[in-house]
Amino acid sequence: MTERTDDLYGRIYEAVQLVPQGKVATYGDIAAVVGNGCDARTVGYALNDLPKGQDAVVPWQRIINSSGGISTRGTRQRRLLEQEGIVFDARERIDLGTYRWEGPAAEWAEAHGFHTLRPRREETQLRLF
DNA sequence: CAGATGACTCCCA
DNA sequence: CTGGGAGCCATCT
Repeated sequence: MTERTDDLYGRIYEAVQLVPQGKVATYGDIAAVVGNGCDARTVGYALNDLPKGQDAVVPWQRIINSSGGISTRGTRQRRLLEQEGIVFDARERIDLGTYRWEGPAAEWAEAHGFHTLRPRREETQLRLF
């Protein structure tokens, strides 16, 4: 049996749990927070391997692709997100500029060995001038 | 170790 | 917009 002692998946699940309701994060965002050689693809792989019992505590549905769309099959993920107040546009995509998670608090990240997300000027720029 | 696979992402035509 | 291809990493054959 493939006993997974990999902290990697555990860390990924931990990072996913940081995403609050009503917000979303991309696979790449989670990978960046986890760091340590983690990759967007690895995040997707980990979530695909998420134990059934864990889906209750790990908000896997809040992880979407960099295009703002869902990568899972079916409509379950979309339905769950809409229940949280996430709005999909006509192209079935989520506005990352509005719903994208800003990352963990610097202190928390520091204490748990995670990384913070770098601000995305191009998407969240408010232009107060 | 090599090859295949996958809930990724970026680039180019 | 759609497709194809490269780069990426972890896991399984």
